[in-house]
Amino acid sequence: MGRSPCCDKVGLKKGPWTPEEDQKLLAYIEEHGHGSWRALPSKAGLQRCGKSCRLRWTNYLRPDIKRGKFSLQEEQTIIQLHALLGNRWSAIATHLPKRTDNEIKNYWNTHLKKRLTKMGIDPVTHKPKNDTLLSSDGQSKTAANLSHMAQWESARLEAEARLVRESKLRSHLTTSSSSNNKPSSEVVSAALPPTIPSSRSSSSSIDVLKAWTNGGWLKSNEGNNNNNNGGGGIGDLESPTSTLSFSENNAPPPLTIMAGGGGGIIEGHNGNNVKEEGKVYDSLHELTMSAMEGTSWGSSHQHHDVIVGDGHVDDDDDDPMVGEEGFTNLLLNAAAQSDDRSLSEEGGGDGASGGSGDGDGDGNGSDFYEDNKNYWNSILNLVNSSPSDSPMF
DNA sequence: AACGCCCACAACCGCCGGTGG
DNA sequence: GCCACCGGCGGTTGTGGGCGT
Repeated sequence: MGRSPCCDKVGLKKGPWTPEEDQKLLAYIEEHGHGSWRALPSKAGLQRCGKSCRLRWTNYLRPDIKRGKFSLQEEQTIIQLHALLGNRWSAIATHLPKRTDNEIKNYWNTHLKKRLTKMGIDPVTHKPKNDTLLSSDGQSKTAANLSHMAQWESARLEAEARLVRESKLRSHLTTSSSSNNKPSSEVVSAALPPTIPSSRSSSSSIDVLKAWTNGGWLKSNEGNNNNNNGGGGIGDLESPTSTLSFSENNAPPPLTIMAGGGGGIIEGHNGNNVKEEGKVYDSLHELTMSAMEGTSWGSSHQHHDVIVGDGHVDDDDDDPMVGEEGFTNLLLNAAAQSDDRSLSEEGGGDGASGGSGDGDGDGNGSDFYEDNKNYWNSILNLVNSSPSDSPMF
């Protein structure tokens, strides 16, 4: 638990950096690299703690930082990723390569969060605020559950994506040694440092998530809301990521994620609470790898076997992944209307409530599934298309 | 002009995980 | 295994500028 005492030292300067200090720091790092941050200040002649230097560098002085206003596209990225990842700013920042996590965090807190709130959207759940009042049919709860699960799992995806990218940068991957014949969890673990496969080889994980977004698991759990007590009777949602080899052996998912207040509880099918995040996360490795290769699902000609709700394998060569008007996009449309950059004033949030679709509680499940599907399609496409060489930027 | 309020952003703080001795 | 160090992360605070009264 040893906390770094570096900033406790008396005589160290705090507060805003002066141009002179910036210059010193820049000059030093350009010449020597930062090396040990702790040792840097004295070497660079700065009366700052190393931590302060590091923050100044990473958040401000680094040459590959884009400053200034966020574009609408960047806003969209942030909102979508925030819906997925929550306040994992560093993970979000990996999809906005020239923005720092601090900048994104500030922008969220000062702009986007308020905008969503104004529109009647809960900036935490990304759902209309009154949605919870209309959730007697359980659909909204299920959606929240789904969202929660996805946030949880995608967090790992993000982390791994970043690792992959970093290792990619570090070691100009020239080898082609990697094969993906290993079991899923081993594949990426082993492959992370040395190489990235140049071609997709693990479509099964994509299939899994795809099936998920197509409503398979969601539908299969419809009307299954009475068997859990935790969190208020929310139905089970089986984790797609726990079923990586599902399409291979057609076995039912081994794990179930139940909605909880703050995080998912993984429950084994034998009823034991397992609570092993790693087990679920392992199966995301392949997904990460696939996503990192920038493949567009909608245009993929890969043969995808999709597990549909009743458990059979569905050939999905027609790739029904269409439409980008997910919930977040609707949000963004509403946001664009209310944005001060737009011509009109605040739209009153009608776009948002309209975007929820399922909010009126008419029991029309298909709208609900469509919204969810499109929403996640949109996010997944984003994840797919936003490695460092993404055309987005 | 002076004051107060609000906002945006830079910077700090505290905690955590990883790592090496 | 323990401990100290280091770097990273997310939350919070401080500060300066803009704006309204």
